[in-house]
Parts: sequence; structure tokens; C-alpha cells
Amino acid sequence: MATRPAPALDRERLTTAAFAELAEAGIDKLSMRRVAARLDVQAPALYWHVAGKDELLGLMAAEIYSSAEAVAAADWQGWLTGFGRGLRASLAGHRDGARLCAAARPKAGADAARNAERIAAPLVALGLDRDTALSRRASVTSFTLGWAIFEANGPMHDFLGQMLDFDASFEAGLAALVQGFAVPR
Amino acid sequence: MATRPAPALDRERLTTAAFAELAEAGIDKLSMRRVAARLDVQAPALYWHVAGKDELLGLMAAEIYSSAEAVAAADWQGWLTGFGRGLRASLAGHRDGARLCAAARPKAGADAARNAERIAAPLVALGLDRDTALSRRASVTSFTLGWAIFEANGPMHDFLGQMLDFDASFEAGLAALVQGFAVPR
DNA sequence: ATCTTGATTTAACACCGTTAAGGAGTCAAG
DNA sequence: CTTGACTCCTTAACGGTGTTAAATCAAGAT
Repeated sequence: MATRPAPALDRERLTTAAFAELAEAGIDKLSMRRVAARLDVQAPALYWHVAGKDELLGLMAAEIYSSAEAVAAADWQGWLTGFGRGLRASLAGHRDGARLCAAARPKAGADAARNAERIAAPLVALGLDRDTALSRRASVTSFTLGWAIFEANGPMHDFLGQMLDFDASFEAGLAALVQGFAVPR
Repeated sequence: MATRPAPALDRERLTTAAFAELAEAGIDKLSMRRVAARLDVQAPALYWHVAGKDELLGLMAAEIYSSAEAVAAADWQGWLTGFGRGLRASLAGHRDGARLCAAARPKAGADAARNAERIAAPLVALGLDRDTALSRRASVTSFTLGWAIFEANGPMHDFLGQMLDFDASFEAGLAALVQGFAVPR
């Protein structure tokens, strides 16, 4: 009658524990052993559920990215602006989020074409053709990720922070980028 | 009679060896021990010249950034465009250059204000006020660094590369950003 | 009862960054 | 000539890392 007991671990529990450890200790201290300890398990057990640390970091990065996916907007300019703001918030919402996303390589889904379609979809629905959608979304992603890295850089932040309003400058850059796409060439 | 023998090591030789090792082995394999071995020296010797691995990475990142500093341009739009292109080339010119710059924290000079002045100078000379210069340069730096990370991301590259021209899209994004700054609000 | 499979443990390997202690050489002062 | 200080490097070691191999243990299937 007793069905096979639910395994103690799965991918989701791994990433949850990894995020918890990240929040507490930061990315430099984030190790397989510490994640395992948090789950009351020995480190090699993790390798049953995940190929290696790279894959775990990839899953985490994917979660950060995907939590910025849902944007409500009336035109593609609004969508890109909302997406940029959401992504920045998502990156800032996890300790070392930007550094994590810079280091990680989220695994590409099996079907490249379908993935690209999904990524372009919200902008295509607002009137852009697929290649333009991909290109502009890549630009906003890059700008935002770069900004988050820039902003999270301790020394840089200290020595620019006195004379630069990061929030205002991000908004200015994002607005310039999005509006710049509409400028006739 | 023999004068004090020139020390075998100095900071510059360290970074040179580190860049060589980076080019050969990639950032994941770049270790103090391997850099030391390349210099025919034991690892702890490096710590006489450098506070730790972080500082070494910081020196490397500073070198990458600074090699994009010299830009000739007639107006601030031209300067920002040239700077973006140069920075992208510099990042692409070193294996894992983008990941390195994302992970490293270049040491801020002692005097923050003077540093900011130096960074803003070329744009101030072309007519921007200092705060605007800092803000726009930060935007271009962020966009370019983010793009380089994006582009260097293996899986992402593979699955977007078929339908996205990275060179053209970078140029489009950079142009949009720079032109967007000139759009009246 | 035996076998198979899933999920974990123990033990170990080959590294890593970093520190402590010390030694060899060169210089200046006594 | 000796002494001491200073520079620069070595050897040894500590505590940690990601990862693999092999053994183990529980549960369902035959």
C-alpha cells in the first residue's frame, strides 16, 4: 500500500536551498557542500539530481530571468521598458543576482527555434517582426544585466555613487534605448 | 659590485602571465598556482606583489577597460559610439573577457572625485556637463558589458545565433541608445 | 527469497586560495 | 668585519572546493 516514498530531493528543492544559501552567504560561499548541508544530505547526493554546479547555477539564473517575463503593455515600447524594469528588480532581488547571471550558462532548451519563438512572442504580439523583436529584447536584456553588474560592483558603486543617481540614470538609459529604436535611421 | 638583482616578479609580469594563462586555459582554470608555475615560481610568491586573487583579477579587468579608453570623435555621440565599439572589441579580444570583468572589482583609486572627473573628461570636452557625461557613459558601458556577456554565453549564443546577427544587433542597440539620448523628452 | 532500480552514503582524488615560518641575498650602519 | 634590517622567494600546511567511484539501503517486482 505504501507507495514508494517521495524522494527527499528534487531539482526544485535544490534551487530553493541554493537561493537560501545565496541569500545568507553570498555567491562566493555558495558551495555544493553547503547547499547539501542545508538539505541535511551529503554533497554527492546532489549529483543525482543535477549534473554539476554549473547546471545548478544555470537553473538559478533561469529562475531570475523568467521571473521578469510577465509584462503587461500596450505597445512594444512599453513592453521593453517594463521588461527592463522587471529584470533589474529581479536581479537586484537576489543577493549577487547579477554576478550569478553573468557566471551562469542557463541550459538552452532542446529546440532552439521554439525557444526563440517563445522569447519573441510578446513583442511579436505587439507588432514587431520576429527578428526585430529578438534583437531589441537582446539589447534591453544586455543593458539591464550590464547595469546590474555595474551597479553591484562595490568599489565602482562607492566612487560613482556620490555623483550619480543609479535609479535615475538607469531609467534615462532605458528610455533612451527604447526611444532610440523608434528614431528613423 | 653586483647591484641588487632585479626582482623576478612585478605586478606587470603577473598580469601578463595571468592573461597568457587565461588565453590558454580559460577563466575557470585560471588559478594562482598556474600563474605562478608559468613564472617559474611558487604560488605564495605572488602574494608579495598582489594582495590576493581578487586584486589580480581587478588589475586584469582594469587593463581590459582602459584599452578602450582612447577614442577620437567630433561630438559626444561619436565618442560614445566609438567607446562602445572599442570596449566590445576589448572584451572580445580576451578569452572570457566579459566574465572576467563581471566577476572582478577593479580597485577604485584613492580619490573618488578625481577619478570621476577623469572618466567624464572626454565627454565634458565635447560639451556635456559632468553628471550627464557620467550617466551616459555608464549606460554605454553597461550595455556593452551586458552584450558581451550575453554573446559569450555558449548555449544562448547557439540557440539565438541562427536567427540573430550579433554584430548588426549590437550596432543597432548601440545606435539606438546613443541617438535616444538626443531625443527630446 | 531474489533481483532490480532509485537514491543516498562513505571515502577519496586532485585541486584551490591563502597564511605562517623561514631562508637566502643585498644593503646600510656601527 | 659584523650586525641588523629589508626584500623577495620557498617549503609546509590549513581548510576548503567540485567531483567521481564504490558501497549501501530501502522498496517494488518477479
